[in-house]
Amino acid sequence: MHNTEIASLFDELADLLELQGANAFRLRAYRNASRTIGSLPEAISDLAQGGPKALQSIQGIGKDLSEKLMTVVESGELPQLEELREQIPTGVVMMLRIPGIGPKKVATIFNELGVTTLEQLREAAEQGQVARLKGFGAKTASAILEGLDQVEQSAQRVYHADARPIVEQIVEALSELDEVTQVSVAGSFRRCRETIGDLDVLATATDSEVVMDTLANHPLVEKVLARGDTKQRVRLSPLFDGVKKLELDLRVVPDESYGAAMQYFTGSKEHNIVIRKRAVDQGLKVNEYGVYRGDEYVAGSSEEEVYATLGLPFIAPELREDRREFGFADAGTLPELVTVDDIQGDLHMHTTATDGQATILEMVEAAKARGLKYIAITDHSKRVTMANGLDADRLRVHWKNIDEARGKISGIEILCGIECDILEDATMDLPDDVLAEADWVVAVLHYGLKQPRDQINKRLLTAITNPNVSAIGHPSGRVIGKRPGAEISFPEVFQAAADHGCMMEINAHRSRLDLDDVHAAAAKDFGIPIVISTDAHNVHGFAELPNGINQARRAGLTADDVANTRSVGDFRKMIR
DNA sequence: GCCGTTTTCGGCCCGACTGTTTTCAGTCG
Repeated sequence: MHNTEIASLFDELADLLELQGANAFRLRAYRNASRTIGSLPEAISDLAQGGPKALQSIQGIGKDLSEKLMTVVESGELPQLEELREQIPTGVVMMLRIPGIGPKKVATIFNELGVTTLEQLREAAEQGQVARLKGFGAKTASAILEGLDQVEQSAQRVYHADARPIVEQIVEALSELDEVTQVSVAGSFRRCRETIGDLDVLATATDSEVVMDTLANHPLVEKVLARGDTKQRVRLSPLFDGVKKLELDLRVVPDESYGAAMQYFTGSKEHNIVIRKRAVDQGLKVNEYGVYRGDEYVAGSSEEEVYATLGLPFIAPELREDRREFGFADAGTLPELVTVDDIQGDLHMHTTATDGQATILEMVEAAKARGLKYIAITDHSKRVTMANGLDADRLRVHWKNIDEARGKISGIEILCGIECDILEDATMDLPDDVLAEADWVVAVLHYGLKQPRDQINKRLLTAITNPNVSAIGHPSGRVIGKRPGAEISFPEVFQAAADHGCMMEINAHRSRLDLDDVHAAAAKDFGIPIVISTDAHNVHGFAELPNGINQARRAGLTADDVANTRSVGDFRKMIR
């Protein structure tokens, strides 16, 4: 069973226990464990080979949870969860997803009304049964009805790249106000998560009413959900179809609290829990208004100040997940993160020869216009028939065309590349003698992603041990929201890649983003050179680079960890 | 349920807003 599946079992367990009114700290233990397991590069099923003791080496996994994990790995089931599922129908758990309704109210609805599905809940609310419950009322009932409409939507998140233009418009509108002195985005957007659940915007202003009114009347705002003196929550209309309606929180804070508020609302929640705990240990208190010693304000106007007061260096927002940042900070080894401007070459792109929409020359011109010093043209190999993949003969003609393009353009180097499939039977889609002629070979999995891990492992090792292969592209074949992709075999595959000098790619395409940040961090630890490439299919595709940079930064990668920050000469030397 | 240079018990982060309340519980981030 995959780590993500195990993690979701624990999450479900926490939900069910919460509906039963379990101790809040017990729930936190389950949810922490879920989070930790979900972001572990090594498979729990592998770790479990070492028994419960080995599992207890994981932070937040104690005696009880390690035994539950053993049970899950060995039997694929969790008896306690099965029992709870019998007692609490799935429809009741789904009610937790309704905005404004939490475990207490859901439990009341279930226990008092015997309602077990969302449909029944809608009926009960429409017929006034819900409003008559103790602690409920007309407003709660109508909030439930409205919330029910959103439940399906609220499950999905929005790509960072799709949220960007929306939040930029809002921030721009607010920053134009004379009353506003500072405004910026916080939350998961600032931490550059690959997907965003909602948006947090922070402002300091001479008149908060004007800021609130401006937001409320902004054309992108569909509805004001809540409004107080310092906080307003709104629902935004989507910029284009198919994208979820985002909710946005605006906080207006005093100048002296701006840094504390930025720190607070950037999160993550887990990072902040550690921050506030460290503050308590030092006799301080941290909240969104500042750092306090007793009632005395000590710091808070800038984030740097807040961190410094706690004896910490500034921690980049991308690292604030309570993963390894505090260890780095304490050791004075916080990495200087790679930036978009560091990237000199793009090693993954397509042309009209296969499924791209621009010609070789158009792609080269576009890459040059974006300041790239070198690129590799990597069209598909023949297995990808739906993309008109290239066989050996067509590929050689294609490379000849690339060679001609070299003569027509200066100031940028072009590598003759290929995105070669690793076939289901663990052979390469093109013969070795062809691959040997390429400047750059990125080997990928497109098919057979549901094969057993051993076979996926074998396929990846085929490519890694092939000296003609330069890099593994989007290693797990993951497409966010569509299919989970193959499980990366860790640490065998990583060790092999390190041993053989095979690079690994962070694919900046917004729906792909392999390696994810956790595995990219692991790859760094193994010393595997990373390339960040856009997988551009047209001249606009290069603009996706920031998505890949975001993941690299979240993984703690420096320019040195990323191979294509080097000059073309130095980069070529790294290709085996 | 986890954790521990105050270690086997007693802690576990903090505040805003809403709705239903006569002073606060629930929800959210």
